[in-house]
Amino acid sequence: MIILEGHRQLAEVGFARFSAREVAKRIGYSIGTLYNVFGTHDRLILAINTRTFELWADHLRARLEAPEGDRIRTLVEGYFSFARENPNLWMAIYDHRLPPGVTIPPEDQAVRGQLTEIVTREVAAVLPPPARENALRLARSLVATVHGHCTFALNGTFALMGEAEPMELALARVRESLTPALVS
Amino acid sequence: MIILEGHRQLAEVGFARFSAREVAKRIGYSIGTLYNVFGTHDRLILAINTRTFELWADHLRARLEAPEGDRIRTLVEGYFSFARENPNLWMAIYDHRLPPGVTIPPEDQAVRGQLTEIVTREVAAVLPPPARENALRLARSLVATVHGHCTFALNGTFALMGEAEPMELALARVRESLTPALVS
DNA sequence: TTAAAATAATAGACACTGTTCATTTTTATG
DNA sequence: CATAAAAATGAACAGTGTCTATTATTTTAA
Repeated sequence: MIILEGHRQLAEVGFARFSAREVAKRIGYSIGTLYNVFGTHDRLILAINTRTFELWADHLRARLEAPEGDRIRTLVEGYFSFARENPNLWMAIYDHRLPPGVTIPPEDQAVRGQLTEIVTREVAAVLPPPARENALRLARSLVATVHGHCTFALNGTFALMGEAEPMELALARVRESLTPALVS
Repeated sequence: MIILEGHRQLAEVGFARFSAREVAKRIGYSIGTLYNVFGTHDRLILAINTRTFELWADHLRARLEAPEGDRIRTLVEGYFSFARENPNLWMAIYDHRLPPGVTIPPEDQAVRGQLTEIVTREVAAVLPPPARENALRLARSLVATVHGHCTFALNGTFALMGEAEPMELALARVRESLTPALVS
């Protein structure tokens, strides 16, 4: 419930203007209660962000279920569309740097890891068997590639450069990296 | 001078813990003076970040001057090494989202644009003449690709995935995207 | 040199933030 | 019931960005 309202709040005002106090006020709790539960601002945001990862994975899975041809395109489009539809939530994931010493709880890590798993599975499926051992590394790398394009699309860098179709650009790069693996 | 100390401060404590008041204190100014000059927290950080872009471009240029063979590798390595050597400054560039309505002053944009220019020049030099018209778009895309890898390298995503050599991964992707253009 | 105008610097006040903690309220249990 | 455990409170503290009227300083002109 705290996480739900926190999620709403974060989506609305963005990472920089997010306030735990405001969340408490909205759900009729006092600040103290919120801090009894989460202990710290960082851990609250961590929980909210993990929830975002969950929704993101759902978003991708839903799109992949529709038996349409190009699953790689679906993946890239799904990455972008989630970010575009939830810019503040998506950005908050990467805006949040936990202070040195604080680590992500294993259960959160598990949830977050699902996203990579989905991508890895699809990348492996597209590669010929001999190349599959590299699927994991390649998948990571492609996620990073798409992530970079998505970042620039959302933060205005691409707009500043005059780039109108970041998603297509990302897809082109992914395709290029997938075909050499097919040949070899 | 304010920018210099601000730069120092940002490098030391990072974007989240950066405080304009602290900067003022360190150089013996009062908060008021700082706000008379920069008007707002955002504009101060904007100025500091532009300075970081400048140093970053210098960093790349210095490396490219050494007449060593592989200029593309030099570029990717330069991108990574600057980020690695100045993590807080580098991250601050992307942590800072200016509130809606605020835009980057043209003079700042010009300074920041130099970085892309450097990359574009090198990418164009590597492509055969018929493909050069696409150099600009490809350069943007490759910057995004490297950026994504660098982000994951610095924020711990790659470490979490067990990836040990993000830079080599990025370089591989860049190479793959450069060779098709060579052939066609 | 002195008076006036322009520029630079000040610090108090305001509303807000995350965080702590002794206290109170509520709930569950014997 | 009474008591123990759990949950919720809100005042207090040290910060923050931002605004403002006020004061110092420097530059310019007479």
